[in-house]
Amino acid sequence: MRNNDGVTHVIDDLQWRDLIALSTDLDALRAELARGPMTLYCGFDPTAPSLHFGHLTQILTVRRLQLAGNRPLGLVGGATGLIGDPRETSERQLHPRETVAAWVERIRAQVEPLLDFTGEYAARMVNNLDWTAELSALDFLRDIGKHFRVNKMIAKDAVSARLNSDAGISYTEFSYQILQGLDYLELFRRYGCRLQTGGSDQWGNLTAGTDLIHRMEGESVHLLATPLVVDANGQKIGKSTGGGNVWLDPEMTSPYAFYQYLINIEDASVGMFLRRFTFLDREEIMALEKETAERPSARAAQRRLAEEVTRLVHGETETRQAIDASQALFGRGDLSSLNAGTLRAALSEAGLGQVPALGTVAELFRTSGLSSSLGDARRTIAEGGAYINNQRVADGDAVVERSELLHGRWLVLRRGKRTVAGLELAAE
RNA sequence: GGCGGGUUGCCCGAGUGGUCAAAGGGAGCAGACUGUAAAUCUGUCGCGAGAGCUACGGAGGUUCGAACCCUCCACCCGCCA
Repeated sequence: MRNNDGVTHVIDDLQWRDLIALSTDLDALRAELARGPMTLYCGFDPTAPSLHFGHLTQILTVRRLQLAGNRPLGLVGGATGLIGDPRETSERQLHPRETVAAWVERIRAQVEPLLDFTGEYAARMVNNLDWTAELSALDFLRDIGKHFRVNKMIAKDAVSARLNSDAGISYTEFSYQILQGLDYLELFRRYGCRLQTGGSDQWGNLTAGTDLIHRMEGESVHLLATPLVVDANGQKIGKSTGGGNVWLDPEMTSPYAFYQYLINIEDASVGMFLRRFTFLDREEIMALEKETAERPSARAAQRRLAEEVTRLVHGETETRQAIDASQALFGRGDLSSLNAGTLRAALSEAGLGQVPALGTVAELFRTSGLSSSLGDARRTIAEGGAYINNQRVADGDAVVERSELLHGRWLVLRRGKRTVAGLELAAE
């Protein structure tokens, strides 16, 4: 499993994949990794019921390090999630303790399948609530707080941005970096953890830990920060295009929707996605990039990307179903030529709703969820973006006839080019 | 504790008594081109078929009429203590 001594050092691999945006002394880390297994950690805060696509960068980086023969600690922020790290814009709304506790469990369940908990380099999950819940305010201030200088704390990007905004910042969020620093110290003491990874936007919180360990233990430990997902022009991108609305939880984003998100990655970014989110080797990725340059419309790279990443997150069966559904709904063939079983399977992947009776086109678009209201449905229809069974519809008030049902039961509704939903007429 | 400034739609932000469902930008959605891409251009962007309804931090008030004026409350920012 260890390949440090062989063809590629894991740091070289991470660099090739453009996964290192910031780091502490990289040569020192490289040397330490070469000497033997290191224990590393990466934390995930429960600020939502699920992690989103962007978090995969972190989880998979940890996995790469594990595959290279190191021991990961997956930290869920049962404590830090109660506080919330400072966002650039405004103060966070605190969530109830029970909510955070429930999210901790869901997030733990999302991280676990992506790491290996067996063997010599077995991963371990930890929760920072375990060492902070009993910590008294006085101990916190005397033992930990004394090592933090306020002038350094307010210089950190996340804090200074807020100090300079008219939103301000509460003492709660200001203190967040101390808690994260304490996490690293604790994991250093308990498990000999000497490397923390995280997103580059977390740099200030990451360095809180190395500074604290340096002061209290006199040791220099390491950090690696991954870059944020940006578009081909290097611009920060919107939540949906950046994967911010693509959740890892299959209840929140179906495997089909997850697969579709990846199929639609822009050409200019697909290489970056392959490097960052798959375990394909250099040769294979470079071949796919060449393919994209030569025959972009074939989308070979996107197809492979979507298949690989969906399999990692949702498993083989779900991936197969997502691929089959995509082929059925976006394939060349006529929808009416699909057999009933294929059609039903495809629609249940895309999202299948039941209707007791047929109604007008606009009503059906609303009940399918493709349109948020009747007005929204009418607007889409007027704009020429509404299709039933791949036929554009022009009149929102037209009543859909039973004869239009595929196999006497189903309608395929589509909004725009790529959003599909199915409706099934309930048997009476 | 005192004084001053602020809280607008998903986000930023203009608006200080009717012509405001609220300028402008971003995000989103749709169309054209194409490849279920990107870029570009165009349209659209609270709910309602419509009359109308609901909305400019919250509650109340003045007025024929309030996002805009008054009172109280909450929260935020700045300066002073």
